[in-house]
Amino acid sequence: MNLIVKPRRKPSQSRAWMTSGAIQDAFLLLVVEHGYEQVSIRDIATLAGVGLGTLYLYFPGKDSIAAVTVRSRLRRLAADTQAACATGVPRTLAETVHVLARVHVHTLLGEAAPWRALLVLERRITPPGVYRELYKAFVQVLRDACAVAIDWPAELDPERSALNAFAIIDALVKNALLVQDVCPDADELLHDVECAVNGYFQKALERSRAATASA
Amino acid sequence: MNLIVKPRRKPSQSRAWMTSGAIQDAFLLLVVEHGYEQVSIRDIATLAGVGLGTLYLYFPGKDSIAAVTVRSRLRRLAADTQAACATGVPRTLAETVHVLARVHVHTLLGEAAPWRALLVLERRITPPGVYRELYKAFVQVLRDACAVAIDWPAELDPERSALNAFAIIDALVKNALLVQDVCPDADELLHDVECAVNGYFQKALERSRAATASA
Amino acid sequence: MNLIVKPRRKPSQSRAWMTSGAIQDAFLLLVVEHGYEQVSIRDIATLAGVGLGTLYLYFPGKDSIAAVTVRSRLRRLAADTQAACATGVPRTLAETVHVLARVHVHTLLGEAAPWRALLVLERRITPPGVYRELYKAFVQVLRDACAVAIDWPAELDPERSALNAFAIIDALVKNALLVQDVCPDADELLHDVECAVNGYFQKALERSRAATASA
Amino acid sequence: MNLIVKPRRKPSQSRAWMTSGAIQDAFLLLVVEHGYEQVSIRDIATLAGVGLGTLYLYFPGKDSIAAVTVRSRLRRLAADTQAACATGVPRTLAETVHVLARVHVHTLLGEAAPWRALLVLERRITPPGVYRELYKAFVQVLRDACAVAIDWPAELDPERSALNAFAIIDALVKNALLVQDVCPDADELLHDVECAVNGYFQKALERSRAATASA
DNA sequence: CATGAATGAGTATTCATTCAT
DNA sequence: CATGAATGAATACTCATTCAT
Repeated sequence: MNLIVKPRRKPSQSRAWMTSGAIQDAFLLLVVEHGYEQVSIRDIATLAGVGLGTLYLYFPGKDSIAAVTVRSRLRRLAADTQAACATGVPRTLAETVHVLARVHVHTLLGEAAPWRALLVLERRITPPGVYRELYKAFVQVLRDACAVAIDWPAELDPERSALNAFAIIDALVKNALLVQDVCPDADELLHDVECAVNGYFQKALERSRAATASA
Repeated sequence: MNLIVKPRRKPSQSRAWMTSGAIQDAFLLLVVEHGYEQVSIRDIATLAGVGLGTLYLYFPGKDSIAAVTVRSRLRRLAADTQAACATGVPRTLAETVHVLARVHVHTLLGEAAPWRALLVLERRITPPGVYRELYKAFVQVLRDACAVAIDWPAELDPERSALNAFAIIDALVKNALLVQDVCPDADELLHDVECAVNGYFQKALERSRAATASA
Repeated sequence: MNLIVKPRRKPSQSRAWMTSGAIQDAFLLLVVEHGYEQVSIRDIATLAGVGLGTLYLYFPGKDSIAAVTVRSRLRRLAADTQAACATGVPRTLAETVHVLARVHVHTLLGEAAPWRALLVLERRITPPGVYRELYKAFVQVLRDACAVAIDWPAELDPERSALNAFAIIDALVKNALLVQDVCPDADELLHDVECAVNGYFQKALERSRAATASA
Repeated sequence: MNLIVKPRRKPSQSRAWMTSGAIQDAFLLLVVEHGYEQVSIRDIATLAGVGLGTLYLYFPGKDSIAAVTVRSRLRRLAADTQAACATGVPRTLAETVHVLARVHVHTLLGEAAPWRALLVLERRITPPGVYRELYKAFVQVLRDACAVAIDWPAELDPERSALNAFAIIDALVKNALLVQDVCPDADELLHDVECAVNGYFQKALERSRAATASA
């Protein structure tokens, strides 16, 4: 028989948001500067301006800080992307792709250094399950945005197309930040992304029609 | 390489090769089973059947084992890809893309489980610099392969095109292994990859010509 | 702010007594269940139904709670023992020993489980100084009780005899609670205790007289 | 098979014994000086002259060091006691008690300071189960020693008598070390112990015979 | 009087690495 | 070449305590 039920002590709401944010910011800053392994819990607490014990009121451990930091920022990016597509104006598929790509490219290249750090961190700490979950959140946004395009070709499978389209966008942008020696101009990158996505849609459509015709 | 085998001096080298391989295999096995963090140098040495000190004769440290394991396998993939394109037969760009994509897709999906483990590990441990280096090795292969296509369009920048093309191939294949719930059929995936790459080349060419014309 | 001065002055004291008791009870309960090390100040405060800071109004720290809990209970036992001997009726030494032993044996074996817990706790937390102090309190009671026995032999040193007598009583009772697999019957134990104490007195007297005679 | 017997160095065993002993000695020394809580693993390792990690090759943790230190010393005392009784010469019960008591008293008072420290430590760290186990080991020794006395009275239960006799010896000796302000002379203490034990045996016998006669 | 959010000192423990054999 | 006993640097985390409310 256990007489003690230990409840998770929880900080108050308004303060919680601030403190948690400060901790995440401090964490990301330190990771950028020194790398994940070299960042100690003490460093984070110090830079965040909170006590060591306080940090543990908000996060159960170091891994959790990393996970929340990555997830919150990527989810926010997904939300921003969705918001950018949410205008009631009817759009063609090419226009939709343009908007989607532009948000992605400009957001990340607009603050290249922190995003590069976040992406490196994400590779480092995100377990496969979370990776999949985050990925799919983006795919949902793309699928919904493309599906309402006025010229969406019925021949294409929305789910599969969106998956591939996002993979392409994501790959090219990560390419720019993580692989290329000198980060390319945002508009050049945007151009390539649009080429790739629109080219994929067009070619997929051609092949689909060819297959149907031959059948 | 030297085709003349001199058996007298080789035992140490062949032993070295064997031991190093055994260590890498043990390492990969343990990582798949327990995760990178949980694998200790001792575990690796024990499973590889070598002494603790012996391990340090072959690798300077734990990180090195991980790095070599990942690098050697990815470099071998790059080499296989290069070899597949190395036949003297002239080819069109589309044929080249087909060969490249097919090697990549079939190699990885042919042994999906170990490759998935390797890719997860690679995300986990590869530092940015090594990532870039490995990526570029693949880009070189693509660039060289495409550049000799009989219909390579002079308007396209080989380097940039190859970079984007490999990003697309890589993204779609990783997608299949790491994101999708059920790993797609290799031929379906190959189809998508070809659509995306060929579509990208085509659209890039169109835009390039349009830009030139308008100028 | 309440500017009206409340005439009652006592609530604080009765409240103080209640709260302190609740804290001690909670502490003892938790120690019995989880062991001293596992009990945190938070647990005690929670189970006692008081705030964390409130606890510090009654006790300066964790050790103090343990010390007070043990001391108050052992002092009460000493007081009860003293009270049992305090009747004005003249008694022989054997009768006195009987009363003393009976109180000790029946009190502890009457509620064996909690007393066992208390004795285990006492071993665990009582520092040497406090142990000595508590021990001497009991010795005082014994000495005073024996000294007024109508047949107290002048040859025996009261202090030393009482010390040994209490050591014997205490040892046999603790034996019963802490060592023996099955707690013996109270009357059997009482019999042994009386044998030992009376036997000690008798033998000590014999030797004392023999020594005097030979001198 | 290697038939050549290599002179196997046994640094492991002889070294193990030395190192373990050094650690225990260091531990006991530090506990005497600063108290159990204040002794850190680091201090122990430093004073023992071994590395921090080395300590963990011999003991799984701090508690283990304490437990082994206490148990090994108390078991050695029990073994010494047993050895002292092991002479083939027939003895009376009183002679046996004398030998037993003398070993106990002289051993502990002979090195009062370290034994006091050990007993304080024992109270502090020994869990009830271990306490019982150690206690019973001593009782065994007493029972076996008394049972072969040439005048052992058949009326007494050997187990119960030995339990009480040891409780008395133990109590008076601990008394001397832990309670009394000035440690008494060994011979005086021995006198008291013999009085108490012999008195107990005599009185128990009297009562037993009285009970039999009345029945 | 009562509270509990915030604090940070203090420590056990792991494990990569070395070097004597 | 091979070994593994010995090492100690490095760090996450707990929990008693305080003090502003």
